[in-house]
Amino acid sequence: MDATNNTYHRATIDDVASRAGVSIKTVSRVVNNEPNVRPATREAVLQAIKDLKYRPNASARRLAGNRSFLFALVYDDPSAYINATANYITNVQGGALKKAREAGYDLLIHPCDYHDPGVVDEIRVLVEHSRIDGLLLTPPLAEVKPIVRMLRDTETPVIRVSPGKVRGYDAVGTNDREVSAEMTRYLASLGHERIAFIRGHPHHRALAGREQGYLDGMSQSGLRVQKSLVQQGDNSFESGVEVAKRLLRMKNLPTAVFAGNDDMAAGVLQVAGGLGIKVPEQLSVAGFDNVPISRQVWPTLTTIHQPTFELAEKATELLFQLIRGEKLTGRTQIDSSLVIRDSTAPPRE
Amino acid sequence: MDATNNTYHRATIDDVASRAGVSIKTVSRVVNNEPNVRPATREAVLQAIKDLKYRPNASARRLAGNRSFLFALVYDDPSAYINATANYITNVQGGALKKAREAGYDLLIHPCDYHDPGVVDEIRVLVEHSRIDGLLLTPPLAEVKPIVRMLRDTETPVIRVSPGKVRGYDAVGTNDREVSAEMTRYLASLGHERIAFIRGHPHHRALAGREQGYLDGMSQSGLRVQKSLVQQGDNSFESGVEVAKRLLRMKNLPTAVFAGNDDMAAGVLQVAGGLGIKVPEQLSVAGFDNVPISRQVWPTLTTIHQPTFELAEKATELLFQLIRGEKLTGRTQIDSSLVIRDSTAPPRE
DNA sequence: CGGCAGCCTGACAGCGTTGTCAAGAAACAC
DNA sequence: GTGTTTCTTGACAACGCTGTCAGGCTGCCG
Repeated sequence: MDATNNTYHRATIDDVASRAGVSIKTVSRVVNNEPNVRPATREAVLQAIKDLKYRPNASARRLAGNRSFLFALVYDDPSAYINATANYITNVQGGALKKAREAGYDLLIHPCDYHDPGVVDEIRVLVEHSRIDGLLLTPPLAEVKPIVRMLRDTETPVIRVSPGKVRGYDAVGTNDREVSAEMTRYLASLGHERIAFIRGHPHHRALAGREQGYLDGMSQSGLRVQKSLVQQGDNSFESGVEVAKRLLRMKNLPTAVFAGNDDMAAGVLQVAGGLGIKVPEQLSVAGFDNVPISRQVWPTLTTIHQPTFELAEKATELLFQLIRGEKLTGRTQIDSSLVIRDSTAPPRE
Repeated sequence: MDATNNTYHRATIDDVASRAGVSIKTVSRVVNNEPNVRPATREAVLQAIKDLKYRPNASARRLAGNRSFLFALVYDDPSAYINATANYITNVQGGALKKAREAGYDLLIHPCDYHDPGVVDEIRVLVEHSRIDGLLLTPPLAEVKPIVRMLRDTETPVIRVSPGKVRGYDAVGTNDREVSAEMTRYLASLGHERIAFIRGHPHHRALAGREQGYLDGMSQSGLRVQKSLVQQGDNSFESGVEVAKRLLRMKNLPTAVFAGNDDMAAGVLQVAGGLGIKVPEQLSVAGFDNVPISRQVWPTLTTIHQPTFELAEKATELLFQLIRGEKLTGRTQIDSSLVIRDSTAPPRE
């Protein structure tokens, strides 16, 4: 229990009332924009609210009033009946939500922009204000040092859904490195020797593991890695396009491209299409993630399936253990597996 | 305020206590799995809980205890900095969440399976148990009669994010019909005469409007609709594949296909690729929605952009009006627009 | 059989807010 | 100036639960 017990004291309506020299009811009136408050009084209360950074406690409001300050977004989730149709975050939400409901918990979703330097404060406010029992952090946020450090200071239970290790933090991850090696060996076993790799965004640790796996797989297959065949992308489709343009105009073309994720692989497919390079006859392409797009491009993409929903379920279970104050068994791993489709074949010769 | 005031009375801990003949504290112990309760007592309490369908009030627990029964899922939302990267529901969440935060509200997300007959009760429990001020309903749930009827009975403020009209219900929608007509006229203006249309799932009213728009556009362009060129899909990529296989094996091929959504259009692209039919030289393909996949296939897809995020923002604003008891100005419309890319061109002859 | 420790149980005081109601102050009517 | 309405304000009781603490009951030991 005491893990959530940080020293931060949040101002209550009483604090505001005594500072403004009025009763709590008057503060309540101001906060709720009710009529019949003298402008001068209102002003004083607003100033006190500002000074104390007061924000009303949602639970108390819900309990006392007949408003809940809560509304629902109800939507059909096709992943319930169509296999792997949703994207990463929808799956993670689904897994977390399922476990949360089982445990009588509610889930607060909090999308944010990890480029924004204000994101640390944003999350601090979330933790301190919403009285959260714990949180789940996904990549790339799970690798942003200042965020992780701030959460350590506030002693918030955190599970990082990420393969990157941070001292003192628990995480669930996938066997990205091992399965990437497997994919690389698979390509080599088809007869490919000039196998290119497209790196992901350096902030995404998962993708670093994928690169390591590529290197492992190459050496396990007795192949030499050519520096020019390992190129930097940033996870986006567009970066896949950029890299592919460079790769597919080299004198000595690669016969296979293994991209750090499906989006970049789709970019390669698009460039190949534009240049009239036939996939898989002239070029094999493999991705990673098994997102819906991998089945919807032509040819369909050989990739690696990430059990994202299960990953989130596991992460949520661990978070509950942490909240209950139980010891965790260290890092937990969920295994991914190859999905062979039409974009890979033996090289033509 | 009284719109949320339905007659349903939720059992409290006091009800359970008096039914089980114990004090509320003992009920609390049982609910929280605390030790030192005699098995017989525990049993009796559990029975009372079951009988009364008691579920603890989350707000009260949060207020009284030091647990919040709440955890956050914090994730990076690329739609904050990458244009149109997320899918429909992620965008809707983003728009709703933005407005919710501004108004001091929390958002409960509730994915469900609209095929499930239990979904009506599921949503009823949500409304009654979570003391929700209102809700946002997205397609296809927004068109499920029993759900809409149940919500009317419980007098819950509802905004339907859907073009389909239901008497007595407010909705925001898009100009699906008009913009579909525009797309059809665009294809006709390129010189196409045999323009096929792939219908969406009949439960999705938006897609019905799209079909109407197609019919409008054909007649506005002075073209006759051939029944065999209008085929039924179900919104999925796979159904696009199925329909395309039928369409592209006809003796008298269409020169253009307008699909009710991008997923189905991507299916057409895949089949065309497999059959060696060149897009757009031999076949023009157009979709609807401007989902990420439309930019990531080859050739890139001509489609219609849906401002989903803004749609959700608007819907949320309307919901707040409804919650405050204000009159709504009727149906609100957000306009979509054509996005011309590489998959459409004049027919070759 | 007395004493003591441990197990059960319940009374009661919060938690931070809003709703109700009453009272005092101000404004207005005559 | 008096009576009446309208504003403005605050005291206080909920809301439904958990934490604290005290007390009764049980069983065990000497």
